Amino acid sequence: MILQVVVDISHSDVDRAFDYLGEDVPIGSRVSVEFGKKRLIGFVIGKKQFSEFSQLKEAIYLDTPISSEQLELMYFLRKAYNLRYIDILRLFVPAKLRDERDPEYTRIFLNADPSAPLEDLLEKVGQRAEKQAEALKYLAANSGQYLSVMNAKFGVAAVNALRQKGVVVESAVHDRQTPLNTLKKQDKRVELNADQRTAVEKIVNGKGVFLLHGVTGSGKTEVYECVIERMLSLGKTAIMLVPEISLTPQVLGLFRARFGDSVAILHSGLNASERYDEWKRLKSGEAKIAIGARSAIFAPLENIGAIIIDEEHDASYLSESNPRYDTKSVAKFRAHLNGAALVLGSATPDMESYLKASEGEYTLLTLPNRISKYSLPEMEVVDMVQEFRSGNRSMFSLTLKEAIEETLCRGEQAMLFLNRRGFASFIRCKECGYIAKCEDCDISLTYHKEDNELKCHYCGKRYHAITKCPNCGSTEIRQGKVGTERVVEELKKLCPNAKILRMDNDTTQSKDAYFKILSSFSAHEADILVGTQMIAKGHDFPNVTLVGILEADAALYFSDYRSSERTFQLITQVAGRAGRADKKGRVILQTYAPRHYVFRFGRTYDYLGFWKKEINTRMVTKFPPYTKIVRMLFTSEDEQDVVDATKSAYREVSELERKCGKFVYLGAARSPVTKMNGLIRYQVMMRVVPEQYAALIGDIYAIADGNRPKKGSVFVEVNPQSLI
DNA sequence: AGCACGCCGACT
DNA sequence: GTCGGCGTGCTC
Repeated sequence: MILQVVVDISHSDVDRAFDYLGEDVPIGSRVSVEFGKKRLIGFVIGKKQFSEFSQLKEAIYLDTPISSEQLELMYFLRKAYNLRYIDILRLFVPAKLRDERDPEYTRIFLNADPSAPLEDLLEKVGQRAEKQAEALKYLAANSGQYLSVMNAKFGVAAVNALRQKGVVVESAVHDRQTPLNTLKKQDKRVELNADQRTAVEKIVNGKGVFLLHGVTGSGKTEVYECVIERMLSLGKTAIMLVPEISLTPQVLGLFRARFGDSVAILHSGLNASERYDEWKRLKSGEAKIAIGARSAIFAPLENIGAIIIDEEHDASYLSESNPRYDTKSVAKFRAHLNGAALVLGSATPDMESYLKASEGEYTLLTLPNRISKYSLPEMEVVDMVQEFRSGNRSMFSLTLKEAIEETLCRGEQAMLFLNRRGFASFIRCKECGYIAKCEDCDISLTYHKEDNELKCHYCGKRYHAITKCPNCGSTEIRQGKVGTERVVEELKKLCPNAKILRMDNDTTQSKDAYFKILSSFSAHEADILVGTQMIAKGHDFPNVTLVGILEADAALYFSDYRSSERTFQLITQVAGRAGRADKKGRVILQTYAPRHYVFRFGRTYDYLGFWKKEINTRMVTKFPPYTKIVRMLFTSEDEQDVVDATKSAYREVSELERKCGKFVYLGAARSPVTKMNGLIRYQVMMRVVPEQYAALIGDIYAIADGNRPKKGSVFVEVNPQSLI
């Protein structure tokens, strides 16, 4: 039998099937093959009787980790996102299966040979080998130890010598690596309210896509749990996706408590063994629910009854690197293949999702009321222009200052949000206007006072801080917009006795820092938490009664069609942090544009009002969801190289436009960020109406692939999250 | 991705 | 004279 094998190399030159001789194994099997001079893992994606190649090598069968449904999914992803076979296949299997070694047996356990007395073994080791004798005695005394532990304790050389002398026995041990297995199933009963019950019934008895629109605290999670429970009782399985950032022990614990070992958890914090174990539990049918971030949509489940996407508007569902895909459309495809219900849940649905719900393509389910008797916190919008005019030049308005003091006096906690890290967003010479910029990127450097460094927020490169202008020598240096570091510094002056924590990319670099800061704040070891985007997502701090949003309009100044939507989502989300339990919350929102419709609707949590206004703007200005923005981005170290590729691609796209009818817009230019990581960036931008999109996207991908810069690369993005 | 084969600068 | 630079080309 000829097996058509995709090898485990992610490169367009080998993005096809190679013929190998082999047994008649199922499609989706994993094999070991010799490719060129190297031995590699490969995946069988097809079989045939004859090959046009005469000198075929042999493929050795390992196992069959990929289902036929996943192979269908592979072809869908390949077509929709122009992905390589192997990049898709890698999404389906845990990293352990990309290694030829047996994934089951990862740890070797050593023990002193029990068939001979210790004295004999020691004699065999010899008098001179002290370290070896010591190690051997340790093994005998402790009835064995893991090889890795022994290596660390006594050194690789000594341990290997023992193994060679045949005085130890080796066995392979496989530990169960299920994360959070300390969390046990509890009997938990929740009474659903009428809205929740209606939602559950409609989902369980219905078909297609459901948009579950519910304000913060309206009990969406209980609906999800109930739907999953009903699916399990029908003998089906379920996938639940959450934004990576909300994969906290609390959230996972909630599901563990309800479903016990039926839940498998897939997230980036797991190590290879844990990941493999969870994958295997799903594959074998032992676990029936997969919970995880976006890549969990590829979980090896069969007979899926429901796919749930929580916080469906979240940007993390759009993969913006290597295998670029949109989780929602993958979910739609998988739900369709399985005849499963797809539930999209959010307090602030994506513009497109709500449009589809309003047009009847999705079933709209609404949870209008909060479960607890306490309403959402009241939002106060403070006009910072007025504040400035009346003489307050600080970053805190009087209202916010007073509110912070009151909150701390009551022994309660506050959160301050500013979506800009560092101390100052740029530094500029007052004399000559010099601005410090990154060598490799087209961006001004941010000053970080804590490390006394200038950092590039694109590539992470660090520079010495400067006290005088390298251009003209002046010491008159002005600092740009304030960041979280600066907020903490000012706050310390304002409330000298308050304990302040900061959470942003800089303070969460180490492994557990993220959870440490959150749990420390949760335990009231600090009074105020200052942070970026990171603190906006669903963490429950019952003692937080004040939330301050320092520059609520910061995002509005970006010329991005999504900026209003983002701002609305953000303030809704941040506001949800205040007053979760029995304490009334307060939200103070500082802005220079208090009359902007985002704040008019935002302050009363009027999603529908906002949506109507915003969707109308999108329609008039011909932006998504009424069009699709397609961007071809060309990068290369050599400017001429990128320019040539961009020009040639632009010509071909123009030709395509001439044949297929005009796009809404077409243009080629330097990318807004002209350089990143030392690579020059040019782009071809198009806006395509949805009716044309399906017919055109294949050609667009082909044009991009055919015009790769000689020394660089190109990729296509559809409705990218950012246009830098 | 690797690895091989193939044509031009600074060294024993 | 050669050792080696990394530019194309191929892998069933």
